[in-house]
Amino acid sequence: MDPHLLRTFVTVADCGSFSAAAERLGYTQSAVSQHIATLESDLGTPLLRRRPVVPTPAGERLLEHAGPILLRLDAARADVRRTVADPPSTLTLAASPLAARSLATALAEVRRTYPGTETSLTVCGRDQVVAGVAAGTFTLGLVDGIATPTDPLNLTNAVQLRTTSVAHDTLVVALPTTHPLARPGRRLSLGDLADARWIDAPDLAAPLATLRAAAGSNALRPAFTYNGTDLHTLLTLIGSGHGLAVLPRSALTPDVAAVPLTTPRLVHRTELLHGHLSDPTAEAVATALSDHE
Amino acid sequence: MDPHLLRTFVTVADCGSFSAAAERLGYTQSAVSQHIATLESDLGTPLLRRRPVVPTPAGERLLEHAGPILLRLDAARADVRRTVADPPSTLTLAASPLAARSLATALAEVRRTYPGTETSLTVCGRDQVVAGVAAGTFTLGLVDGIATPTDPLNLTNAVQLRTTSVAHDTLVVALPTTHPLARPGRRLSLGDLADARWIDAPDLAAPLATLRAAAGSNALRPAFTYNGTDLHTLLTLIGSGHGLAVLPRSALTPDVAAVPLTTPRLVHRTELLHGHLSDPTAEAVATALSDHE
DNA sequence: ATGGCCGATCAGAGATACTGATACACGTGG
DNA sequence: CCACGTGTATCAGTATCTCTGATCGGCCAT
Repeated sequence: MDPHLLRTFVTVADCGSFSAAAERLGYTQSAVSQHIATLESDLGTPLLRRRPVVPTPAGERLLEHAGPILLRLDAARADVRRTVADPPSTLTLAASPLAARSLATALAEVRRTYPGTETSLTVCGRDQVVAGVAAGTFTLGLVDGIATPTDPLNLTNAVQLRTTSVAHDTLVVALPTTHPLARPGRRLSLGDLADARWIDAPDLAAPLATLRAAAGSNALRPAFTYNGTDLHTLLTLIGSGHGLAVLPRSALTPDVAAVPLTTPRLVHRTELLHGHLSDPTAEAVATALSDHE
Repeated sequence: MDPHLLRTFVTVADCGSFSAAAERLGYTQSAVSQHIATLESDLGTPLLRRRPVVPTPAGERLLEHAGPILLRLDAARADVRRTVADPPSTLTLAASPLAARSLATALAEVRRTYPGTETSLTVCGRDQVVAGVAAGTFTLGLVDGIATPTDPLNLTNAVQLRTTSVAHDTLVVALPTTHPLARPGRRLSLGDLADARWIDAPDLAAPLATLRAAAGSNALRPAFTYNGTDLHTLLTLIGSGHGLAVLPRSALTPDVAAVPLTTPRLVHRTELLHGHLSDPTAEAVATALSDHE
């Protein structure tokens, strides 16, 4: 199970095509076909059904493992490189959209201590933050998400990365101000909202899939899916009645109503992610953020 | 970073010798030397200091990743095989010593439902249980350990394995009955015991390293190390005054005294580990165990 | 029916990964 | 301090592997 073969397999499964995967990987279609054949004969079972190209059950099992394995290999390489290379001159940060907001004050503090620091901040999806920090593309990452009050975030791929909790906030249901449930003092449980019109904004707010898992319910169907990272757009959508979403209280503006979410008991949490820190500047940011709790 | 190279690297680091690793792996010394050279030139840094053979800091980083990566590769292979192969006729179980005790009643129940089931039980160290279940050597594993009351066990290598809590018990300090602290109604915190004579039995009782981490203390030095899995021997050692150890209450016999451990707040927990279960018998054991909570 | 698309297969060239032999370096014991 | 022995590095050669490019064959859409 050569990592090259795994990478090819993942790419083929992702593309749904041998030829497309070949192009993306810079191989010939022939090579890709041989890669998959090698894997299949090694494991003794078909991994993909052809035409159309779909993973078999065995292929699905392998896919579950292949991604994390490849990520971990990158993380290993990055970790080794970090112990050798001298610390980078620019501080490379990544954050998921709602986590980025915790950064400004902490960064200001660091700027005072290390005035010459060049900084780069990338806002992207949670998985990309985790993958990027693991692979060494980013020095530090900030990821937000929901969790039970006592548990840390469940960052499946974050093995071998250090995490520190940097902030938490209560979760609220964001509603149009005119919504009948938007009365002051009102509290809600997810059960009350099983049949509501939901906006699923998985890169920005609490993903509906996560809420379903936490509620143990199979309801909560999205009426509207927002694939974007812009908070203002989401709030506008909510405000104009396209649906509701679960957000940390501090993310809301006055033009949408916030009703605290009581059950299941969940909080919004922001965590700092990093590998081994040899860079004093990065370490300063890390401690500045942790202290700000 | 071919897995073969990683395996060689791990073996060399473990043996402390190229030639010994070569023999263990069935290669020539020349091949091993070339493997390491390839890895080092790929990563652009020395990984081992030679003569004596010791990992460099970069090598240590890589070692931290290499083991889990290789384990995960095995787990992937095992997971794929499981979806293809028909369920094994004998139920292969593994358990850490103190976890094995939860098995008997559950197994009896299964024997009633599936009378023809052949069973094999291996008792071994916690890590070996986790590795064996991941690699598919065992169908089910039971691991015990200590954790805070709300958290699950911290099974670092158990990625992609399902875990279910099957039992918990209060932790007590086991002392000779004649010990001055062994008064009825007495309660203890780890801080009180910083300077006590400890028996470290990492494969059997709560490892001192774990207790140190939980207490946040650097005290707790072992006066006696017991590398073994036999509970009776450990209790005898404790009873005859060689030192004390932290154990689940239910493990003790009347010839040693038990004083509840109050701080840090920890419990003894037993968890069931398994991959994807296709085997109905294994599933029966799994549910029988979970229900027994 | 037929053309286009896509995956499988095949043969051959280049790269790789071993072995066995040998050179070299370090730590040790005299 | 030198010589020896143990243990790693290097080298050359061969067997194997892994690509490419060409070709075949099957399925679907027109």
